[in-house]
Amino acid sequence: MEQLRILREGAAGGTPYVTVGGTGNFSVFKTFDCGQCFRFDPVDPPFGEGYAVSGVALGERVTFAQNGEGSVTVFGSDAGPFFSKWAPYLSLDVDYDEIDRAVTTALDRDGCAVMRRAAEAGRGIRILRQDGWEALCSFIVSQNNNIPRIKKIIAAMCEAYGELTADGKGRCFPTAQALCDAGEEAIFALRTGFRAKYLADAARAVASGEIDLDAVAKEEDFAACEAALMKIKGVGPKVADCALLFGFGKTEAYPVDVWMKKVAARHFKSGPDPRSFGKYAGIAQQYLFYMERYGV
DNA sequence: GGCCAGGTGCGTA
DNA sequence: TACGCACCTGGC
Repeated sequence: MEQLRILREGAAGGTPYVTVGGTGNFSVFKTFDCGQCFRFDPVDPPFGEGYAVSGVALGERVTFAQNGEGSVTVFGSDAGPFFSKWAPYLSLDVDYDEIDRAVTTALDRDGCAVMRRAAEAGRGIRILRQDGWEALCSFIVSQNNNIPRIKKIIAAMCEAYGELTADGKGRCFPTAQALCDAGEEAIFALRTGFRAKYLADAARAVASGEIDLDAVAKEEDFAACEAALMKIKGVGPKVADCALLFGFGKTEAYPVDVWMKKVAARHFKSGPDPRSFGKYAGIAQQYLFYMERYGV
């Protein structure tokens, strides 16, 4: 794996930024377009060329800009702690070339051909290390829902009950305590629909300590992690697996949704067996999902 | 106006 | 155990 290195540090329009090289096999576009997070939107690239997204993550407003695969620029008042904060958030500390090799050789011959195509289609996707609580709520909201509306609801939740970011330029995702205090009716008023009672139950369980999300993050036994999250009303296997994959660093999670069912029906007689991908099942899933969803 | 969207819980065979 | 169906809402 290529070594990450700082290429440039500075400020643009009063906003600090850092440009980092050595980011092969990383696409800002695909990473933020693949449906794993709901708080980032495309913006005009600050340097005029390439592609950029802006949003709130880890308590800060941040912009990621990219012009070619080999480097990325982080803009924001908190851009400085790149190696301790944003590199892990973007999973740039993980060797995806090695993972790609592993997932494209894990299946039988026919399966490998499909998987190679998927890995090519999804090349550059990195599984973000999002906040677990935020991911859990986001995927509760996602059920029987479409992405624009999911984003709208989450934005409304943040606006209503989230703390200001340190620089005052955005709202953090509301804490479990804040949602718990707000109550089910207030959550319903944010147009969450039948999911309001699920969000309220999640907030109550987490705020009360009945479910310890830090313990879930540390738990090695994946089935135990799933079981813990599925104690929450409205959290089934799909929501639990998405939360574990995108919010708890559990890359063995393999969420099966309608798109993955299409993949199974179209390319695999008996479905790609998640067990054959081992601890990288979730990354293989993202590649297959991206191939199917975007028709690549 | 009816149907659908990146699911889940519940009631019925 | 294995289905079928309702569920809030907004957009087409």
